[in-house]
Order: sequence, then C-alpha cells, then structure tokens
Amino acid sequence: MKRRNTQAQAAVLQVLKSSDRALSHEQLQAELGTKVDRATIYRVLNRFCEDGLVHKAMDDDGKQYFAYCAGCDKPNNKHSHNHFHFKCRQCGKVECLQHKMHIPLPAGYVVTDFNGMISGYCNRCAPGEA
Amino acid sequence: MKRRNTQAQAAVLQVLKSSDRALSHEQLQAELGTKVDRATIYRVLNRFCEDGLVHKAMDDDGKQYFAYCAGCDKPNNKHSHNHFHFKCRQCGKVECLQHKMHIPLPAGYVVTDFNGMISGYCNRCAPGEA
DNA sequence: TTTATTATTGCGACTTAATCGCAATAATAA
DNA sequence: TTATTATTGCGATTAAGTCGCAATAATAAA
Ligand SMILES: [Mn+2]
Ligand SMILES: [Mn+2]
Ligand SMILES: [Zn+2]
Ligand SMILES: [Zn+2]
Repeated sequence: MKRRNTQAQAAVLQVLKSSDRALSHEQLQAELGTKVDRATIYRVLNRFCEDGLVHKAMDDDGKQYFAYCAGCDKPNNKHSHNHFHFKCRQCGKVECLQHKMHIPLPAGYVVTDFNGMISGYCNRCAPGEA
Repeated sequence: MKRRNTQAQAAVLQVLKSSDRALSHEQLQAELGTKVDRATIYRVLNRFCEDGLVHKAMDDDGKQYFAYCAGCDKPNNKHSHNHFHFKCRQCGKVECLQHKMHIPLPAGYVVTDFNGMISGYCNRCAPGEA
C-alpha cells in the first residue's frame, strides 16, 4: 500500500503541525470544518500514527489526542514515544512533556508502545494561584 | 453519602483481590456471571476508585482495567498510583509494574491523576522465545 | 422488633468515540 | 489518455461506559 498525497492528509497534518498541543478528533474537526469528513480524519490520523509521523495519547476518559512528532526520541534511529502527556482538567489542554521515560521491565518482556498521561491543573488553572 | 456493605460490592472486591492482574469489566462480568448486573459492576468499580480501594488503568484502545490496591505508594499517608501497567498484546494480561514513577512537571503544574500503560509482549509471549 | 430512610441495584435506554462497508473520487503510474 | 487502486464521503454499526428510574435491601431510628 503506497501512500498518496491528498488534500485531506495535507489539511490534517497542517493543523497538527501548527498546534502547540495534542488535539482531539473533535478539535481537529472544528479546525477543518466541512473540508474533511469525520471518518476520513480518523483514518488519516491512524495512518499518520502507523507511519510514525504523529503519535496518539489516551486520556483518563478513553479519548484520544494526537500530536505531530517533533521532540520524539530516536534510539538507534527508531522512532519512540516514551514521554508523558499532561491534560489540564480545567482548560482541557493536552501537552507533550519533555522528560523521556525509561521503565524497567521484568526479564523477557518486550515493549512495543507507551502511553503516559498525567491529569491535573496547568500553571494557569492551578487552584490557589489567586 | 455513607457507604453500605452489599453483596455486589463484596463479590466484585473478592474477584479483584484474588486476581494477580488488572481486570476489565468484561473479565469481571465473566467471573461474576449473572450474580451482579453490568451497570452495577461499573458503578461499584467507580466507587472503589473514588475510595482509593482500587485503581484504574486505560489501555491503548481506551478500555479500562481495574486492580485492587496492594503495592501502591502512600507519600505522607496519601494514596498514589504512580506506577505503570503492562499489557501483553498476545495473551491480553494486564499487570501492575513495581517501579514507581516521578515525572518532573513545569512550574505551577499540579497532578491529580496518573495513567501509565506499556504495551508489548510478556515473557511467555515474546516472539523469538522459540 | 418494627418501621423509616436512603444507598444501592437491576433493567433498559442512551451517549460518545471510533470503526466499517461500499460506492464514488482522485492520486499516481502506465 | 487511460488504467489502477489508495483514499474519501456517507451512513450504518460497534463498543464501552453512563444514566434515569422504579424496586430492593442495608442501616438507622423508633
Ligand atoms: Mn512522536
Ligand atoms: Mn493503587
Ligand atoms: Zn489549564
Ligand atoms: Zn503475554
């Protein structure tokens, strides 16, 4: 299956690239308007994930967020998403955290994917920040 | 709202306590049979989570798994779930990993929840383990 | 013990997020 | 140009979890 350069993909990628945070399908749809179909957005995002162009993060509620791969680790030239994401319970922002993780696994275990999400309040929304 | 001791809760808790892994709603229902209703299981689990008796972990597919709180951290006597979970793509097992995490956050950020899930292959299922 | 209070349950309907089938469209190759 | 097929649009469908509400049962009060 060779990939083609399409309008829909370009549009989705452009939105992701110019965002400083991870976006939900909902948010992407809002940006794209009627230009791209709902199901298409999902399919495009999944393809981007397969290709390692974008990564996905699940929140506590089982909703997925997508971010363009910018600061991702590449140990021996293999793309890896070993960083956490932070979701603010107040403003809803989801952002990639810088810190790279390494989790010690039991012997014989093999990692294929990593999903880390921390929920809480960002600096703007933190309570007691009168 | 004061809690009551009910059949349903006792049954669910017993299954969770006697399991060495985190269980999905589906798996719990299978264990419990017709003894406890579907919606009740969900409600019981949510109550257990609120009470800090049990913790929840999301997998890549947005499906939740529940584990009885055994080896959880308690910094200054406050329950905290700062450990990862491992889900085997082959056998489906979800287990709590021992290692406790501490993620450095930007200044002013406040954590309320933590969800970490690693996917891959367990020692039994790892490919190339002929 | 009996009665009252209300947390909890069972059941079906509902919501939300995401996927799927399939015919139509449009990138790319021939 | 024409052919090939990856991709799209659209509606239907799935899957996981929640909700409303009347019935039930755990606890407290009498
Ligand atoms: Mn990445
Ligand atoms: Mn715990
Ligand atoms: Zn915020
Ligand atoms: Zn396994």
